[in-house]
This record gives sequence, structure tokens and C-alpha cells, in this order.
Amino acid sequence: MAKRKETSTNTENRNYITTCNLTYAVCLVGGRWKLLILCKLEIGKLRFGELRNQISNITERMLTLQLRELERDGMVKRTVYAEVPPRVEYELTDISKKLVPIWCQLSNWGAQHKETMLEKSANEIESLAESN
Amino acid sequence: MAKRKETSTNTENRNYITTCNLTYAVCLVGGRWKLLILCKLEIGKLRFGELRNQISNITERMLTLQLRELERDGMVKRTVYAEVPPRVEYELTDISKKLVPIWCQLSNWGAQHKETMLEKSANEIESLAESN
DNA sequence: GCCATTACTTACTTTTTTGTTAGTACCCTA
DNA sequence: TAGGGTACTAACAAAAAAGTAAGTAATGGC
Repeated sequence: MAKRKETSTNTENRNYITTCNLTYAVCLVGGRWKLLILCKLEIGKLRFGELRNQISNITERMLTLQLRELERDGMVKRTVYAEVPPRVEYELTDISKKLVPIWCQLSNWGAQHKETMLEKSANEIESLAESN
Repeated sequence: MAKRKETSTNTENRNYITTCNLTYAVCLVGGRWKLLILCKLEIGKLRFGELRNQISNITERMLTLQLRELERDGMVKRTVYAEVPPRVEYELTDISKKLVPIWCQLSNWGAQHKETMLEKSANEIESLAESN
């Protein structure tokens, strides 16, 4: 998020893993708040303050950081209006819009996974009860 | 990766963001090496040592940690054979197999994104040259 | 008895990410 | 001239993730 040591094994490994396009794709949205931000923008343009209000737990600092990275990576477009008080709008780019249908599928899968895990833990509790 | 403070804002926020099914889904595969591991297992069962050899930069510690988390989250199945030297096999579960088609799409998107970024930086260099 | 093999642990350090707090610039309005 | 609104930034602290190095257990073969 901040600057990185360019020589660490950590950085080397980051480069290594992103040669895989799938890992690369997931890394782009891997920051804690990024997908939440992108989901909000899916509906339309939003101002900085609107995003902040819609994602209740995020701090201004984190919102800024994540937006900056998303902008750098071509995932959002930032438009500054020369007004006072300032107005800045964020929106999805063409490339990030292409992800929308994939997000839907992933989201469905996530819901499925949650159910699976609930069943799993229910089973475990049951078999624990039986063994007593 | 290791234990977490259960009361930190960090942990609270993690809980908050994973109420979004999409974020939840991505978090499940968010560990640095997880997608690489899952991709290898897509083809079939693999032993611990085979995984290690196929992912050249990973350490045994990281492989173990990532596999443990994947197992905990129902993403891989671990089978231990009571032999000496030990033999342990890993494979995808039903729920993680359902992700395979989504991975393909994401991977294609990742490749597209890489191209887009290459063009983008080429343009920037060009306009930089022009302005001189 | 000693070594090799396999799949890990353990203790520790480094790096990265996330969160806290307190600012800033700008102009408009009261 | 004081205060308000907006979109940030800076300096710092805490937490989490990733990496390093050196073990361990079990047993079959020499």
C-alpha cells in the first residue's frame, strides 16, 4: 500500500505469482475495500463523500488509498471538478465494467459456499454430540 | 495467517466486508499462494512435495499454511495415508470445483487487463515524448 | 546404529497492510 | 473574521501476512 522494498523476497514473489493471469486478476481487487467500492460504483458515478457514507466502516485514509490504487490500475476513473468545495467523481472504467458478470457469478458462489460451511459446522456439532 | 486479535478494528472490518458475498468469495482465495495451489490441483490430486516442486518459489511453511486454510475453508480435501515416509494427497472439493469456469473467465479478463495496461503505458510514454 | 525420505513444526524476523489522529487548502456565507 | 463543507494528506502505531532457518517423527534399508 505504501512504498515497497523493491528487492525483498516478498516483492519477488509478488511478481512471480502475478505471471499467472488468474492470480493477477484477483490481486487487482485484493485490497480490503476494493470490491466494496467497485460494487457501489457498479450502479453509477459517486463522489468521494458518497462512497465514504455508503461504506460505513471505511476511514477516509483507506478510501483514498484504495481509490488511488484502483485508479492506477485502470479500474476506476477519477474526475475532478474545479469547484469549491471540491467535487470529485469516481466511476468504473471499460475494463472493470467487463468484470460485472463475473462478480455476479462469484457472488452467487460465495453464497453457496457460506451455506456449505454452515451445513459442515452443523454436522460437526452433531457428530460431536453423538460421540458423547 | 497466524492467530488474530479478535477485538481489533482490523478484525471487525474483516467481518464487515465479508457480509458482501463477493468480497467473501475473493477473501477465500486471497492468500498469496492459494490460487496457484488450486490451479495445480485443478488437474488432479497432488502430494505435498509435488505441489512444492510445481510452485518453485513457495516455502514449505507457506505451502503448509495456505493448504491448512484452504482445508479449513472447505476448498481442498486432505488425505493422509498411514505410511512411512508419510504420504498426503490434496484435491479440490465439490465446492471449489464449481469455481473452475469462473477462474477461466477471470484469467481471460486478467490477460485483457494486462494488455490494456501495456497500451496505456505506451501511450503515456508517447505523449511524454511529444511534450519534449 | 545410522541415514534417507516425507510432510510437516517452531521460533523468530521482516515486510506489508490497515487503522488512528490530527491536520491542510480552498472559497463561500453569515 | 469565523466557521463550514469537501476531499484529501502526513506522521505514526498496530496488526497481519509472508519469509528464514532450523528442527521433528516415524520407519525401512544398509
